[in-house]
Amino acid sequence: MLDLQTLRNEINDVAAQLARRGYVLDIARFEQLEGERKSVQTRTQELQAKRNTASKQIGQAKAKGEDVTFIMAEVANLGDELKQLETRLEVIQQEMLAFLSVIPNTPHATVPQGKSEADNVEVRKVGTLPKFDFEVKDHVSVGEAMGLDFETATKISGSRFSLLKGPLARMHRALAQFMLDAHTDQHGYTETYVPYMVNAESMRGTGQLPKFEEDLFKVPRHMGDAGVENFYLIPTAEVPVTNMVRDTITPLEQLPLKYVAHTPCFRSEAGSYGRDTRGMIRQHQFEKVELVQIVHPEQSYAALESLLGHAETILQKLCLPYRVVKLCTGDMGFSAALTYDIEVWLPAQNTYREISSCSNFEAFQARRMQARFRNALGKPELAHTVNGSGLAVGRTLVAILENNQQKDGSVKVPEVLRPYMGGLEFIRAG
RNA sequence: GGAGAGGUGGCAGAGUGGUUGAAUGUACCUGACUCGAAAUCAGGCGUAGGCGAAUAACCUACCGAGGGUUCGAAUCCCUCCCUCUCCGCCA
Repeated sequence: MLDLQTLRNEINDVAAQLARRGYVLDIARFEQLEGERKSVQTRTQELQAKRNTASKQIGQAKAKGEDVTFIMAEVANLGDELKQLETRLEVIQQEMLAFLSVIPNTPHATVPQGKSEADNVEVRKVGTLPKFDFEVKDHVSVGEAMGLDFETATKISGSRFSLLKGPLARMHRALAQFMLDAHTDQHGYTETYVPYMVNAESMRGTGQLPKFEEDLFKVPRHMGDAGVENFYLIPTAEVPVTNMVRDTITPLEQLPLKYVAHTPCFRSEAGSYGRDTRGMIRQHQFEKVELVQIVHPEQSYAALESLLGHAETILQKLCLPYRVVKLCTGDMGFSAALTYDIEVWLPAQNTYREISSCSNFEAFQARRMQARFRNALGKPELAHTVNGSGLAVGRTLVAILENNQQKDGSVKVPEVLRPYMGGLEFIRAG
């Protein structure tokens, strides 16, 4: 959520920044809401003050045993108008909140201008592309003989699910363990285990709601006479982990908070029909190791760079070639001010594919969540939130299957994973 | 699932429907005393919003959440949420 104060004072500037990412800010609507809010709120508070004063007088008069009918008569008519105004004010504030809730974050000044993925800017390429003296197969073909089974997954659940058996299932587990160990032992993150179902308030906090409900899986929960409240399956650990600090004031000396979590992620993938239907690139359920930092505003861009480095380290240790791109204004997510994607090389597709997305949200999420810290003056101030995948486990497995495939159909296990796999060097068919 | 007890400021903990945004203690900040510290004494110390140049004054809201009664609610009524204790069930 953007700062209301900033919107009031610099609306044209904000509108210009939002226009960079193709969002048209409805200035007229904003000013209409603001104008009405101002008059209704002022009038409401006037009446409230009047009522409060009179009520105090009644109390005092009664204590002295004086007659109060005169004062009572004075306030008698206040009730109706006040009630109406309070209701109206509530409505206006709800409308303002709804208006603000669907405005995306303003992009950082250094974010390249662009409309789509095609306009993203490559920052660096790391690693050397593998050379094959045989016909390269994609991960589906490589994996099917060794336990990658989409048919059974489809029977059990449907499309966009996958099932792993034997050494592939173990490598999948090994990857998550390896990533967690690297981030906790070497990068200073605190491991967390978090709920996979969260309430609507948490989804609001990180920006998934109210605008992207159709991307989420919703689980109804019956609350007796109070109706139905929904749980949502998390689309990323970013949601529960970041919301750890919702409505809290963190002491300055505890910043930065650095958390890592390994969780399943659930995405409805509504609107992506026909995209990446083959293989385990785009799934309703996948695993991800997520890095989250809650930082001092002055540190957030440095934190983003370091977090990006932590994610890159994983690919380097796995000897997977990748590149880092800076997303353009048109490709960035709703809540982000600046995003780097890490894209891993997939030889069968002859291209780089996203395996991590690292963003600085500045105060956008923190404002929604009221995630604050106590600054040097002792006053509460909004923190900045930074997060990124470190990495998406399923896609990492895909990358290993494709990059490490051998002429004989086997797959070489990256050295760093072998300790997690009983020393296994090759996964073979059968 | 059954029975009971609770949710009040950073923490602890009062609060007969009326000068209660809230006693008191503690923590913290400032000052006095002291060579310095401790102890003691005095003062200060919540958040959000409005108005505004203002981190000033003033006004409004906030005692788990949401409704209701009332001129007036932390206090009374209703619904829900959460926490704790005991019993039952359970990985």
